[in-house]
Amino acid sequence: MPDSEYREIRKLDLFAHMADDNFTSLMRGAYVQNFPAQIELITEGEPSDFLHIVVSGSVDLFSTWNGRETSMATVRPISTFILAATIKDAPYLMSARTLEKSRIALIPSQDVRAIFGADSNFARAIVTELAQCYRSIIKAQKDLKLRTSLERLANYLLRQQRHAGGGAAFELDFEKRRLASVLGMTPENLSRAFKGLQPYGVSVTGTRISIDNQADLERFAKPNPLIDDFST
Amino acid sequence: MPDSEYREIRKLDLFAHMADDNFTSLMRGAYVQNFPAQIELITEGEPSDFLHIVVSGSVDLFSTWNGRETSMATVRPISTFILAATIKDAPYLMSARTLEKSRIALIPSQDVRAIFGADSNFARAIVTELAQCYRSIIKAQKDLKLRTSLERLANYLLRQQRHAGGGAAFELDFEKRRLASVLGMTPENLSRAFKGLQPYGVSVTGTRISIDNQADLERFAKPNPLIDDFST
DNA sequence: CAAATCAATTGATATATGTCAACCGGTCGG
DNA sequence: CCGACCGGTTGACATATATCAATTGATTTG
Repeated sequence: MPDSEYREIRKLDLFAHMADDNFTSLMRGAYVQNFPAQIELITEGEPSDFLHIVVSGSVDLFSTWNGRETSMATVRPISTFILAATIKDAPYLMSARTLEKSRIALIPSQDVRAIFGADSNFARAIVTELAQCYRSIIKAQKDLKLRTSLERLANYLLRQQRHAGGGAAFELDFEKRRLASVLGMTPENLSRAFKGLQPYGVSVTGTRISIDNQADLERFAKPNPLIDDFST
Repeated sequence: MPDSEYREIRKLDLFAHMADDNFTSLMRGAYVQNFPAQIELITEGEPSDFLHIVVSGSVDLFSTWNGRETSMATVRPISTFILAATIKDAPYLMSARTLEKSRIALIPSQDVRAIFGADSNFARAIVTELAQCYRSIIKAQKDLKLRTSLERLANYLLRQQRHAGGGAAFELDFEKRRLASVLGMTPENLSRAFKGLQPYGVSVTGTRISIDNQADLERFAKPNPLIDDFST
């Protein structure tokens, strides 16, 4: 693993405060690999042998049932995924596939569990990370149960806008078909939902979104920090 | 706090393996209180001052947005709730109300955070508990995104049947209006959904459910451990 | 006991969302 | 350059789900 990557990973909240020895020991068992786009990295139901870290590229977490499929989340650099399965030594609940050419670090789960017991700073970081993940999905659940698809899209756009710096125009950061799946709707419906937001000053050209009337859109979307603010 | 309760709480996974001193110290700052039914214990958005433990009775976790409300989960004895908010020292994402006369233990959040740093067994237990909570809600999210309301009801009945011992007849453990909210539908729709399951051998009398054709119902519901098995 | 509630149900209807088929407009490879 | 392909869009339609109003049945309360 190049030194620059090593240092990047070290800087992650999860690893930043652990003892040098322990981090080195974790990394010794780890390996890094490049994957092309659309490769299924893990499959739900399999045992969780590795904690994964997206070093570059991006990864889609999705689930299937009875022939249907839904996107649960997108993981971008640099962050980990399937921490909970690793900790519990339980089967993955979601599958993961690369969205683009990606570089992934793999740390054997048993090493993570071992060092967890030996390094209290690492343990604390894991707890914080897990609590964060838990709260994120509670928010997603509220979004899904309390809002219509049009409201979900409106709030998604406002979040994305903020994430992109707050300007009136910004880019969607992924394919519309995946956005539809993340928002819990069909691609056709997403198309109509974009039209449904035109009266509130939203215009779309390809992946470029422009919010022409911020106040109107916010009045409609009614964003709420307890659903839409990912930092808390 | 009566000695019997003290010992019950001590037996919780979260506290079972921590040092005596630390447990005693946690309990010293705690207090226990009886609440009547329908009392709002916490309100979403408020700071998380206490970790709550349901000693007896039951508690509904719910959320609201824009005049709508949805049930997220039901907490039954003996278990804790809002662990994640306590750990992160962040605002509650859900409100909680008693469903019936209930006895609740309250442990100051700052004590939990302090002892977390001092007791690695406690830290480990918290991680396990959080990972469990996380995985539970991932399953709920999959249930909601991948299944129709009829399928959710069918699988709920199968889970409840198993929970009740596996016999063909069993009782719903809460009001139908709350069940509807938990399953993400309206009470009217739940009523119709029960009728919709009659062809698969489900009969309902009040809160009593009878599954007359187990194989038929399972063929329709297609239960999946990665969604319906709460133990993993 | 009778009146008043309230959860549950039912029917009629409206709205939201999904499905299917067709089409459009790029991109890519021969 | 052309044609195949693919993501996105559109329209017509089907289905799922919510809403509203009315009724039932059980429970509570004066």
